[in-house]
Amino acid sequence: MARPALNTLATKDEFVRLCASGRLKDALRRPFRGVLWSDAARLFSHLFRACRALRPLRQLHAFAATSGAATDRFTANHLMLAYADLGDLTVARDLFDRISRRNVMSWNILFGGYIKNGDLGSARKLFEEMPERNVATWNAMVAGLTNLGFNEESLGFFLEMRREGMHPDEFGLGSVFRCCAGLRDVVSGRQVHAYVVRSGLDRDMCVGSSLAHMYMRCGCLQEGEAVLRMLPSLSIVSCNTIIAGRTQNGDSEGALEYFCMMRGIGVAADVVTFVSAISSCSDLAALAQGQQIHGQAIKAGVDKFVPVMTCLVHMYSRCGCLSDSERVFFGYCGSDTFLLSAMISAYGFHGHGQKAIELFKQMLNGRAEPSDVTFLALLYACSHSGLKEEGMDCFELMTKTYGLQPSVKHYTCVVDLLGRSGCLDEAEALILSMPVTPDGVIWKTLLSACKTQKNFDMAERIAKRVIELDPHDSASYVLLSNIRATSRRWGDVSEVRKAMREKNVRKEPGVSWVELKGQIHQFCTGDESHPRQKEIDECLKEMMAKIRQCGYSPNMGMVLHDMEDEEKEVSLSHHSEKLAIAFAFLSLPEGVPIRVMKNLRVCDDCHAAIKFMSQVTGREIVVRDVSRFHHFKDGRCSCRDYW
DNA sequence: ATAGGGTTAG
Repeated sequence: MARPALNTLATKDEFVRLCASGRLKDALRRPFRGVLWSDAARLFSHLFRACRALRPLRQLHAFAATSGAATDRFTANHLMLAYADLGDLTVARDLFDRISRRNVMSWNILFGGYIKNGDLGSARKLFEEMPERNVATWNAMVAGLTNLGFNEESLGFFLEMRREGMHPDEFGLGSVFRCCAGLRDVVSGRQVHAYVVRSGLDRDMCVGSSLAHMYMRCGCLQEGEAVLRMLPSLSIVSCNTIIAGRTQNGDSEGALEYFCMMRGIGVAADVVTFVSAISSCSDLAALAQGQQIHGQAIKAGVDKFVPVMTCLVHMYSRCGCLSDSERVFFGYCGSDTFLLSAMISAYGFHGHGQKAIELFKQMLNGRAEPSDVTFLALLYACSHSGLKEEGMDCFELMTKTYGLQPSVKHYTCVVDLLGRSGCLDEAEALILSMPVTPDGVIWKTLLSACKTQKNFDMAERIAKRVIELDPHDSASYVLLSNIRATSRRWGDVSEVRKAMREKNVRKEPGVSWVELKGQIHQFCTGDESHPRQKEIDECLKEMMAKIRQCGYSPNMGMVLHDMEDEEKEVSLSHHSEKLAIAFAFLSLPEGVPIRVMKNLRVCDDCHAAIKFMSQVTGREIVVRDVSRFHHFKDGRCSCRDYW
């Protein structure tokens, strides 16, 4: 673009445009030739706002001072605003003190400066001292407290504002809903909603989006969508709210549908849109769609934005493409905690504990400040790679050196870490002594460890506790019956089933991890609500047909687990999982070895099934040392009794 | 006549 000749006289509009586009020098060189001095204050205000750093602002400040404009209240207010935005509250305060006849604006600007910079103490003090407060003052207080995470206080100020007879306007209501969303307080949210409707502000785009977001955050997806449908038009924010809301409420497929619809009607996606859309691809492990959206992000020029990169790292990891996560990550040399944590998490997810630790060491060497999120990713990585010492060191570093308060999730990783390395008692002692309330997950983690360590007595004890904690959680019963089955106490297994029947607990469909074509897919067998269920069902149907064609019974198949060692374990499980695995076998790429490991209970039927799989896939399936583990009960394979 | 206060995401 050709620059205008700078020796010509500027119109005010041109001047404002130059300031807004950050071309401060050009702007400065032009207007003071022949522009009326009465306009100087207004022109300065544009200049101040255009400053992106303190240095040019100080230069301008000095210039304004020599020309006498800085004593003007209007100019001083603007100067103060510019300093406050750049975080220099000392100068802002100094300017404020020098203003002889301050107006509400002067007070509001300094107040806003304190609160935006997180100096709540000075903000409160100023708030008390203010001779006059208006709606903007209160709005700033409510928004500021919400931003700083003081949601209860924020809501309290909003109520006080109403008591003082102040009428909240469209500028402040957005923050109130944001604060209700943070508190998951749909009751207060609804009350404010009623006020919004009464005051006719419910058609404001900004109020509407935040209101809808509040409902969605509180789990009321339909109510949120209804609010957005009532708005006079679509904005990028309201579209983003729908996509994020659907993703967070478990409707990732719906989120992607909406994303595609946006393209169709020509609403341009922004960074937030891409972040949410890519997140929903992670949930669905939808690689193809994720790649496509990645491509769109490149086209839109937002693929190098840190939050987008973070989501991409996560998405590729969840889809089994660790090398693509790395490709995205290695294009970045900055120091964002979220992004680095996402890569650590990806390494952990894929069992590369050492690589996770190496990356963490980069953080310790000053690349980025580790947070609770980082430590969670790292602890997970250690527990899933069997790195007990490293994991415990990391936990100590987190609590002692960084003084971070571990959540129950952190403790669960440590319990997993201890449990997998055989320290069951230590793990139990940790749960009993930790300062946070243990949840079902942490006990179930310990129960799982009991199973792997074959400590059946402890397992019985923990299982009792877990079932007492939530008598309707089928997972605990399943785990217990698995444990009893492992020790071949079939009578006790039937007892668990009986207990489930009595308490009317329905077994949830099992969740399986399967590697397909180099990607990892998670799916719930027989779970109709699972987003990939349709696809899985189709493959299963195809598989069933083939099985029948060959004259075999359809409930033969196997489950493929990710194992600690390089090989894949094939174990027998219940009907639907067997079929899922049959599907997995069919889809495994050439060259991936299929080995049936020796610690299996395999009967003749199962041998036949393996043979059959080999026929269908045209691949060799190596069966190793199965003879020792034949296990029959009443002349039938135990797998028949298994659920 | 101007300025101050607002929504969505990792």
